[in-house]
Amino acid sequence: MTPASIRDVAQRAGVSVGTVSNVLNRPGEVSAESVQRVQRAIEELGYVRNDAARKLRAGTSTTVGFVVLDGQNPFFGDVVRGAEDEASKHGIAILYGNTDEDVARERMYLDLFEEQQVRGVLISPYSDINPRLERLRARGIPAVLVDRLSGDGRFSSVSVDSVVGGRMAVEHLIETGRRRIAFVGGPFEIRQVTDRLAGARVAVENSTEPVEIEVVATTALTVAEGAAAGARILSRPRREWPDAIFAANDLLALGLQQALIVGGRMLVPDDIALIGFDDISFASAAAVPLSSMRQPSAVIGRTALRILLEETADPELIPRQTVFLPELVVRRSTAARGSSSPAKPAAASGF
Amino acid sequence: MTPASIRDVAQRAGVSVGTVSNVLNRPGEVSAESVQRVQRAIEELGYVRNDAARKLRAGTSTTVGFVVLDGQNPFFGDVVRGAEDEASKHGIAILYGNTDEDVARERMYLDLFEEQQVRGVLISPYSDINPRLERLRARGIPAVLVDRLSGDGRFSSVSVDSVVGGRMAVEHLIETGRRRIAFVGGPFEIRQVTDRLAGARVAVENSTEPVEIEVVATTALTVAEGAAAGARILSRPRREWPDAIFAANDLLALGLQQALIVGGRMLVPDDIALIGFDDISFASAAAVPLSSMRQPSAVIGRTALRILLEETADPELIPRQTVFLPELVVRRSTAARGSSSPAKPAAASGF
DNA sequence: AATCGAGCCTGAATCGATTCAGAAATGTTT
DNA sequence: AAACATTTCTGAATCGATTCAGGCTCGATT
Repeated sequence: MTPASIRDVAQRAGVSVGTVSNVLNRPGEVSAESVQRVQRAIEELGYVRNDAARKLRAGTSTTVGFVVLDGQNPFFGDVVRGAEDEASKHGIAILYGNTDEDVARERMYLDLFEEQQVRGVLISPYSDINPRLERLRARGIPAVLVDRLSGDGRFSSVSVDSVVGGRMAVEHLIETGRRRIAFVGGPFEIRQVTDRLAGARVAVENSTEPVEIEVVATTALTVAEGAAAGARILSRPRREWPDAIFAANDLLALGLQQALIVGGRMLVPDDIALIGFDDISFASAAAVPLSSMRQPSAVIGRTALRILLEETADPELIPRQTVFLPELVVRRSTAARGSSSPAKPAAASGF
Repeated sequence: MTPASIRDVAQRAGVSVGTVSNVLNRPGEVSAESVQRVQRAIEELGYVRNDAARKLRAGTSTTVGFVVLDGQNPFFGDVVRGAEDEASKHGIAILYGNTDEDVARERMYLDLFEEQQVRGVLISPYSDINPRLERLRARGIPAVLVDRLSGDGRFSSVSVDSVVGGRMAVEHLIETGRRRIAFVGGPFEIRQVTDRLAGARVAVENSTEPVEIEVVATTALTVAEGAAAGARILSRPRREWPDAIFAANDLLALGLQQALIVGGRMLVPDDIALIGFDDISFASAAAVPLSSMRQPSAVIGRTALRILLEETADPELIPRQTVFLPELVVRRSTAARGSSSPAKPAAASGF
């Protein structure tokens, strides 16, 4: 009644447990005949390897932990997906943990992963956890930071250059004729936010045109905050509206787009151009498809996992920081004035 | 250099390994003094329980597997989150697997979970996997179906009544004065799609008003398919447009909304009302916030996990089908004509 | 004083796969 | 035919936590 063990398989196949183990792990060193007999016995008994015993003796695990900052944000969903895709190729499963920016949960998951002796940890850190990660490393569990640089370069990381991204976004706005730009984002404790703003400022300063930039601060990178910021902007006299908005991420941008409908008329892009950051899948699904700075999220996940596996194979590897460049994705939300729709607004209003 | 084991702790605390184990698992049976000394030793050595050894001997696991159908759909993200929240309360972690509607991957993850001897499995099944789940059960690993009923009632399940949901959605459309309704959805192999349509038909038949319903078929429940369906509808002569659309899920509805902009003018809700299903977080974030049939996704996940834990505690429990009722969430996309915006379109176009 | 029970502790046996030193079988060389 | 190399196989030892039969101590009971 109890599930078959390797010993049962050995008995049935008429070989020793050592041979069965070899068939499972290095079939090349076993005679073809034995392989056959063992495999048949496995079939007949419905034998399944006991991973706990394997892990205990061999010390290797087939699990990788992934601690994610904000499970709500589709961006992280895409990153996990990329990592998972790569992992499944290696027969590795992902232990998933969502911290929701909560230090206690972050710690809880790292404890859990340590008990589980995972093969490695991917993490988009919230608090400063380098000491915790050092301890894991001392136990032979490497870690790769996702979407954040390692402060002191003691861990590998995979991320995107937010400064360059911010610059590219605003350069695009300027090139398409916009001159009064608002940066919507916050809180500024988040590194990515300040980096994107810094990049935006660089673009403005480098421009030969007379471009102004203002900052509209938000308290979180959410749709609701975006909508609130949009309402604040619209409440000003019309002449003081910006003619373009760069939002620190797509969630904010979607909220802004929602706020920028006046009397059934969509201000984007004719009156106000709008660009976000991340290029989550809902960016293209927006009423006015959203221009955005694409982060290669699946690639980030895949790369992070690959680096992690390399580091488990060779713990002496020097940590390396992998930085991707974001890619400008132009959609209708930053179309030049008047070109956005086949018919002109005036005509459309004739219904 | 190797991590401390329970033996090291015992030695340092001057007790036997049995006592250390007791401190860890039934502290009540150990004298207060021993508890203290052991805990100190644990601190000093930085001892962490080896889960593999524990699992091997005791047979209990602290991991639950969750196989998800479509990782892209935020609905499943929310369900996982709910399950994870509940799991973390019990010190349980979630092994996450995304099948992307691929039979091979589905099987791979179930194999992996079996090797890992997870405590139980949550699954939104794609293919017919009851035999596979039976086998897991024979090994002491229970399973709970998520978002699907168990065909033969041999497994517990947690889902939402799609027929009722479809009926409620269309009743709402009729009550707000719509008479020519289009159901957009497909493929019809997906049980939820046919159920929602069936519910819609019931609403139409029960109505005292002269209501018509037509079906616009899609090949997938995605934003792109929604947009395509919208384009097809708009390509007809204006007089043949429906005055309301019920989309089989929110992704389709968002695609439809995107297609329903003509010349910068949003047809929703004045010309065409629009309602979706699931109430994913982006439904409220849409340019015109989307009415939808809310599935209590986090509650679904939480409930499924709770049932799973109950079944691990008592394997003799009779499987039970838990069905939630969806909730109508009314937003602007189904507002009555002319009431949708403070200013009238004509006035707005006067800019 | 002998017996008993409660409370607490000990340490060997155990879970199942892997590993590895050594044995057995087979082939090759001198 | 002996010596040696190669290939293949064997089975006891091992990983670390848990379990449990039995031991010890000390106060209570007879």
